[in-house]
Amino acid sequence: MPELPDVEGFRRTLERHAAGRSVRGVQVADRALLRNSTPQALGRAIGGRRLRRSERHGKWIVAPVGDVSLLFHFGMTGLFDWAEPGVERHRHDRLVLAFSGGELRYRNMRRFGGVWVVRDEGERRSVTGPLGPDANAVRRDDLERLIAERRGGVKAALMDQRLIAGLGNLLVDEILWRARVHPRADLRRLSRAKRDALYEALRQTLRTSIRRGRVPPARGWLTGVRDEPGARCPRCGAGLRKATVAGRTACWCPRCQRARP
DNA sequence: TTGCATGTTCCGGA
DNA sequence: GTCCGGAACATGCA
Repeated sequence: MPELPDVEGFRRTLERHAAGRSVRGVQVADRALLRNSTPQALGRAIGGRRLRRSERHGKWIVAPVGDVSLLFHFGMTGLFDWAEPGVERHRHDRLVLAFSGGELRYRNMRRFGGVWVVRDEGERRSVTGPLGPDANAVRRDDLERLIAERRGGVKAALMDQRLIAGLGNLLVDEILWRARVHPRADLRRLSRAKRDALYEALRQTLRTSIRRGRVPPARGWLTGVRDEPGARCPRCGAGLRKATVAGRTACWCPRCQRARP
């Protein structure tokens, strides 16, 4: 699930239940997901220390505890689950942090992503790599500048975390569909009107998705129909098209989104 | 059994 | 140097 809206939901789970509380125990069920540390070192670093306010940048969560920060990435199948003591664990819970009153469980079926321990901003950067501004903090003039400095296809650009952090496959398709821009459209040939539409679609799509904690598969959304066989455009009824663009399955409406390179 | 999945990284080639 | 497509990573499901 995890794109920016999902990860923001995970961050809220962390804040609501665990922020300000002390770590009472650490259990590592899958050492491979603890990417740059060991269960012993993690326990020494955060055991008994208080979890402070966490931040999200793109699809990353940064959780400061004691003298270190935990970095969480959720890959394609990760999530946070808060559970009361004694509630049976899920088979894909890879890391569990126990607090008073409950446990934070880092679950991840496919084992992409993971958990890192970093001591400072430099280490954090070396783990996440260079990230553009968070997609939810991008302003109209930021987008204008980012587009001006980049060439190539619009979908590849929006998916690039170095340019804008947080957008994934579903979000980008949704944004392009709303803005009526073809996923392969050449960035340098996007009109001012299309760039405006892109920004508006970005804002609206993110606003609603963050509120819902996911890209909602709702009526009137591309995400609501894209996986149905014979899916049709919720706006005009044309049959939706699918193809690989920028390495991912893109879904678009051939009637609404015409701008071809 | 095969193909596909909401993510990232690495490689070769244009 | 940029950008793109493809493969790899790991696991489950239709």
